[in-house]
Amino acid sequence: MDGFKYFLGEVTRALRELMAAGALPQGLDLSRVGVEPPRDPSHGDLSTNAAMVLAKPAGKKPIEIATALVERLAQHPEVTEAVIAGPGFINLRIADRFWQARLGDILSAGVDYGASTMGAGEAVNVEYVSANPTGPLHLAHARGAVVGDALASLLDKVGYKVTREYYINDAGGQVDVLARSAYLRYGEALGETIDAIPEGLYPGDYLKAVGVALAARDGKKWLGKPESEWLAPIRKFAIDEMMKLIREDLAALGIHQDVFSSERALVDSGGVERAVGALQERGLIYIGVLEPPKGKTPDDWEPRPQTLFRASQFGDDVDRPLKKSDGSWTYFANDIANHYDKYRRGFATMIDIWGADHGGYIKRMTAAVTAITGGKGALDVKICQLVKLLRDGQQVKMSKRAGTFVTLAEVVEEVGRDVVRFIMLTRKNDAPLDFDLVKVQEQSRDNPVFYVQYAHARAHSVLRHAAAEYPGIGLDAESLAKASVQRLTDSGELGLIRLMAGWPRLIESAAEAHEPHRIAFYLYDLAAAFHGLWNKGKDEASLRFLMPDDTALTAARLAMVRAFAFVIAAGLDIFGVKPVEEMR
RNA sequence: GCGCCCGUAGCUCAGCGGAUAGAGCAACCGCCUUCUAAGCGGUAGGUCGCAGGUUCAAUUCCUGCCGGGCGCGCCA
Repeated sequence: MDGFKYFLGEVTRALRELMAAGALPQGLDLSRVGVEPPRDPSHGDLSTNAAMVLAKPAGKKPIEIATALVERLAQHPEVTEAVIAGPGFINLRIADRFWQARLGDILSAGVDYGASTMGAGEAVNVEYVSANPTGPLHLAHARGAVVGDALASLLDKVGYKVTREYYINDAGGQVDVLARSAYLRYGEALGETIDAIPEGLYPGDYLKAVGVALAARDGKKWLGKPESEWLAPIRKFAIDEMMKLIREDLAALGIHQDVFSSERALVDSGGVERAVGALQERGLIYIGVLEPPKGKTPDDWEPRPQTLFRASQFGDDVDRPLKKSDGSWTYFANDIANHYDKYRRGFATMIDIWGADHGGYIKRMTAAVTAITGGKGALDVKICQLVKLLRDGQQVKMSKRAGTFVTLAEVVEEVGRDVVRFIMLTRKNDAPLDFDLVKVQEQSRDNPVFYVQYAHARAHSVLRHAAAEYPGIGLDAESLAKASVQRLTDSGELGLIRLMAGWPRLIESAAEAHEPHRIAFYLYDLAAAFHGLWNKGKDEASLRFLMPDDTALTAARLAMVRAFAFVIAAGLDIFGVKPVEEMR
């Protein structure tokens, strides 16, 4: 049970009763009524804004409504105190037994605790990474990868039917460059000498293997042939190799996407014509001339009539071109086709994870989705800011040219997949992130990965000790659920339990906001509460989890410890991080 | 020039329109030589960039400034 949701229901019920009794006008909109924990715990366990929110529509003073509401709520068997405070808040104190009973919920749900039906099985498409298939992933890609993957898990947890998608940009000029770079390495593999990689081609060593593999497959058949003959086949070969590489990088992070869609396949199958046609039918395409961008006119700017999409009707600043001067489609046109295709595959809700450098394209893309779906589809774009890589406080300079380019694989190799995943989620997606290769491996309180993992390991350590010292206590969740949890009365214990009771609420709000990072902060707070209890037990022996003379109390505390481990594990599970049971 | 993001304690950052704005680190003051496992407790530190507006209520929403980052037909 979500205790907060339960009491919101109780408050709503009381308000309906007041309406029925004529104390409040009929048909009030109760959607803005909320129940939440007060910021200051001394105000009670729960707080509702009902009286303040309803004062105006009901035409009554907040105090009047609050007084009537308090009278009803005070009768609830689990409410031990209901008082009016401040400008009209109603603060409720809830019986300890109500919170203690939540341990039973957690123990019976295990790591599924917090799962909900909020999404009602609605299909959601989360597209992330979608890097050009021209090389290995680097650290910036990792952030988008982790954020997208965690967000997908989060939405899955609250009942959406999630598809994880990678859109392969295999149709533009960059993959032609890849093909030419691979051709060069192919020649090299067959004994040709390369002095320097010509300007404009990819210099990376990772292409040497591609050249070797291509030579092994095709022998010398492309040597001395014109580009028009080898470009397409070598391009395909190189893209496939790059996607293998990228999938390996993603797998190293524990990321496995459901769908890899190809831009080229979409274009070849007429997807762009289909999408542009759909816009045309809605009268949203026209031929016109754009003004040059103010303050930054390109040198070769010339006013020219072009095919434009009426993006400005849907919140964008100007209308956007769909065709390049050579008559081919712009990337934007292709991307409209991509999103239209997703919509036609049954996704009304789409989420894209993009790098910060694409921020300028959000408006036009969301505009296009709204336009082409007639308002039935919606796109939410999450931008991932840059990751600054540090080593013990010193910035690691990255330059492709200087060969000091740090790949995702190298970072995973050095610090581990779980650390990368967790750290990437310790900041809001649109805030820059410092990633310090040394600090993330420190064993201290200011390293959140360690702190959270350690709490989980500590909980399991307690359970292991218990197994050795209290053979009479069943340590499985089912047995622990029968423990005398009413004996957990210390403020620290009840605080920890209340915090755990807030997990379902936290997870729903994080899912609603598409903000998985909130879970990281929650886990840190939860771990802090647990470590705090532990330390309290150091000073006061009566608060230790394992009480030699009191098996019943020990069982109750073990129930709490077990539940705690479940909640941490549930959170880490969404992050794709493996909870450790022992520190080494 | 325009658009988007950001501006909260010395530092790094939390904070679904709610009450006296929080955490970690650093600083200062104590405690712990012990056991359940990498220390613990406390103090201090703020005009939430500035100015308006909406609201019963604004750090939160809107507008305008200031400061920082990113982007700005024919790259993807």
